[in-house]
Amino acid sequence: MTPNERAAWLRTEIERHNVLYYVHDAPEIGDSEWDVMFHELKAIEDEHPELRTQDSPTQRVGVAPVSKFEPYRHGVPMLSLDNAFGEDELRAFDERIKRVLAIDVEVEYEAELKFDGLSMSLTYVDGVLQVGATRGDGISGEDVTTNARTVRGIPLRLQREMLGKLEVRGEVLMFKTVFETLNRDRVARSEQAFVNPRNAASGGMRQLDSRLTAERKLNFFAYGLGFADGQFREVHDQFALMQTLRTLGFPVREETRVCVGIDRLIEFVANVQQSRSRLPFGIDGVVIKVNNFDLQKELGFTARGPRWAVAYKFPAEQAFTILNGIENQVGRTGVVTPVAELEPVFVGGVTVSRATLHNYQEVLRKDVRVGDTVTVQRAGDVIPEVVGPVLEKRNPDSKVPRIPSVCPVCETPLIQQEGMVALRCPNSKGCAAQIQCKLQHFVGRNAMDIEGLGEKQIERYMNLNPPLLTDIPSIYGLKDHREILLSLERMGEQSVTNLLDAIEASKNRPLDRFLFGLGIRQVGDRTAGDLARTFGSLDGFMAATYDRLVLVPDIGPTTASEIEEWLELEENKKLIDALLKAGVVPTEPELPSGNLFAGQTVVFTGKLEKFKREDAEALVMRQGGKAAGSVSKNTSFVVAGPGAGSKLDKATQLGVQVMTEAEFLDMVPELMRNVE
DNA sequence: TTACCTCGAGCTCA
DNA sequence: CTCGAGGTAA
Repeated sequence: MTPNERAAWLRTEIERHNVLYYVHDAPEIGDSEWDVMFHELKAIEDEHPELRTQDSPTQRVGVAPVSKFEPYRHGVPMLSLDNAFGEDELRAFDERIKRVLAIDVEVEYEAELKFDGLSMSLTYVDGVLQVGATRGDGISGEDVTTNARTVRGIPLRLQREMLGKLEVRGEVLMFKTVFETLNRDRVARSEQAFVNPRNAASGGMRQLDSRLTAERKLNFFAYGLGFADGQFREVHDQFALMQTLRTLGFPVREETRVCVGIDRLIEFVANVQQSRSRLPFGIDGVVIKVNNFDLQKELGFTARGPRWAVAYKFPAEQAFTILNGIENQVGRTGVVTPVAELEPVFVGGVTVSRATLHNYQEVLRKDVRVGDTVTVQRAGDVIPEVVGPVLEKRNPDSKVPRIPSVCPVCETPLIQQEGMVALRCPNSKGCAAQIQCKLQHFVGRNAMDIEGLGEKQIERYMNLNPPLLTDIPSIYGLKDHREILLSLERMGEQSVTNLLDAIEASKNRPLDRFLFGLGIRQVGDRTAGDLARTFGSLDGFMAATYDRLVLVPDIGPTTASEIEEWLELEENKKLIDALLKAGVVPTEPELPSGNLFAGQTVVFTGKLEKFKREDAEALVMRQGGKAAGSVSKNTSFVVAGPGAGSKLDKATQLGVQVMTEAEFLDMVPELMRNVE
């Protein structure tokens, strides 16, 4: 046997034993025998580095660090599921399914554990793990392949021949026992312990050095399919898919069940909930999917996610703590928000010390008083909530919180608009809190993106005597105060230069970012983009009238009048003048250079050969068209490349014209294809 | 909202 | 070594 053959044999054999261990929980050999094989393989690879492969088990201990993670665009978006709390919402889900399918028989559901970890997309090409990526915003995540290779249970090579591309999805998580040992070790080395297994797992996947990821001993369970090159034609339901994934070498939990009808489903959910603490890892609910793929297809998707699945979340964990006080926070628009200051309490895996009380109507409705023992919970999402007071523990002398009559920061009398619950500080120009929020928004990442001007620095510069920052234009005056900046703590030559450079660089941000940065009410980054495209220039925008504004697609009467109001205010005109005087010249958006696609909405799906998708979309927009993300009846046509998935199905279903990339290119004269 | 990782740069002490 | 900022995840 040549070293090459021997190495290949060892690799297959080691992976087979890994699968027996991690997938089937039925090892055939002991740890020491496994070690012997592993070390022999390692020795061969060390001696003949050219024999080392990416799917070799030796890669599981990690490789040299990468410098950063590359963005990874998902071929099929990783959507999120709707949540359901309690039996009622589960029944409502079932009703909706039956209604949409127009059937009266019991639906077959597949129910699986909802792991408390982080989701991963694993792409295999010809059976070998090619890419492991995080979910990100669902459209694109990060390529963490080297880290993924160290996760036990993620097969580096599939157990069966499988030609073509395959994307499997699942969850990376840390077992409770691993978490405890890891923390014991960390404490022994006087390192900071992790707060919960989820964070330890999530942090592990964020390591640039995959050897450190390997030390976290992470696990993986598969739960679904992103994309398959047609390899799964024989598989017609989710449960069968899970079994097939298992035969391919993916760990799949045994708890997965098929439940016929909502009553069986609710029984199962209750069982899982009851026994969840006995599981070796954390879960936060049960994922329920309509089992049959044909029915799934029929149900389709909403804008948010699949209509055929729901995430049942366990009731939020609750804890008792003391309400130490109520802070009144003043936001960018002057709205005063009461925030509960809580005695820190560990609930739902984190320490909660603050929670919004939204408004005083809520405070009164809940009848919480300072000094009360209150119930706090962290519901399915991430926002902690004060549920209410524990009345038995109330001090009889406690007083109902007083609704502030003046701004806690600038002491201007607060106003309450007709029909609104919110209290507002009307001193938009002089209130330090509002100014600080406006500054933060203006320099923020989606606006002018001035690096080095964070919350702390803004606060610091505003509180100097005399203040360096007083309003938005004063940002551009910082360069005249180099000495003062240098005299501040932790501001050396380099920091000051970097800050001033970043401020200079922000002067030519695109118009849409600039408009967003102004913080006009109702104008988020989307609307700012619409405005920039419609009016083309700052002057154009400043001259906009209500009548013109309501004509902008996606801008309604409310937004239009907010913008009109903003434009009419003298102080805002002065603000723009001051910024222009300071040298701010927003870059005007590229106007459509043609009208080839005027009025058309184009959707790209699948992989494009000659174009990057963004470039193709930019081309459509330059030619006066709109590039949309999803197919609807308003779509003019769909350009489908290889690997097109649900969007293609949707297009066929709606009878929308579909063309190939080549056909699309034929529509575009050579000259117009150039991408600047 | 909280927790984690990474980076650049300033600060501190040898 | 420590801090602040920036990014990401749920």
